[in-house]
Amino acid sequence: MSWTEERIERLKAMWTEGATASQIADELGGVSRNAVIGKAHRLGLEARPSPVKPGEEKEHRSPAAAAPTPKPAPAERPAPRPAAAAAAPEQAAPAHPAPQRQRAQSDNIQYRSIGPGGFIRQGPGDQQAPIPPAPPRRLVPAKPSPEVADKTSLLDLNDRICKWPMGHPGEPDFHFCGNASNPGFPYCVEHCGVAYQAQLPRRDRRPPPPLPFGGPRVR
DNA sequence: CCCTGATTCGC
DNA sequence: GCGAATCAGG
Repeated sequence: MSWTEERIERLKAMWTEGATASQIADELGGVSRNAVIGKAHRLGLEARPSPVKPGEEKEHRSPAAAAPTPKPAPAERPAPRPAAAAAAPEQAAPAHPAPQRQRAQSDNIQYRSIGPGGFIRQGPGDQQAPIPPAPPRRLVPAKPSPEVADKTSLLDLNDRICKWPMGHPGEPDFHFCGNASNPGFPYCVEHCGVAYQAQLPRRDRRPPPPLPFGGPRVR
């Protein structure tokens, strides 16, 4: 599997969102955790809270002469709090395509994907902790804007617009959604919500999850 | 043991 | 550039 533009975008999105390398690897598929980390580094992403010695020098590698190349310690940057997660009513964690990591670690916070570009931080206790404050944002109706309503053709596709097929190939009015895609994903927010659905383990499922995956994020 | 990210180095 | 192997820490 190669690092296509889209896969890189997804990697970036998830990495900055706080997903672990393993989660990202699972999500993308075809790559290992190490591959993800390696790529992230080559992309210059790093600067994420590592379980391993955040601040101090790390030199672990004895075989060959350790190159005394002091890497300037990257400015300590707290993991960006995903706006989507903060805003999304975490009650709804509808779905996920890849096998969701369910690590039962003591007091670990998990990042569960709640859809494209959307992750919620979840501690062991708060399985579905209610979030009283009303979501600051309303989800827009899943309807293409009038502009794009008149058909987004195959030639109009780029990485910035939703590639969700409307209708069926072969039909005269077959076209693509054409809305702004969720950054890092091939579809718009609405269609991501449809595309990335899978079932959670039975115990994690709840009857009527509203559907607040992340929400649109402006770039 | 499990996990995490970081680094090296052969390809 | 890629990623397995390895390291180091929780």
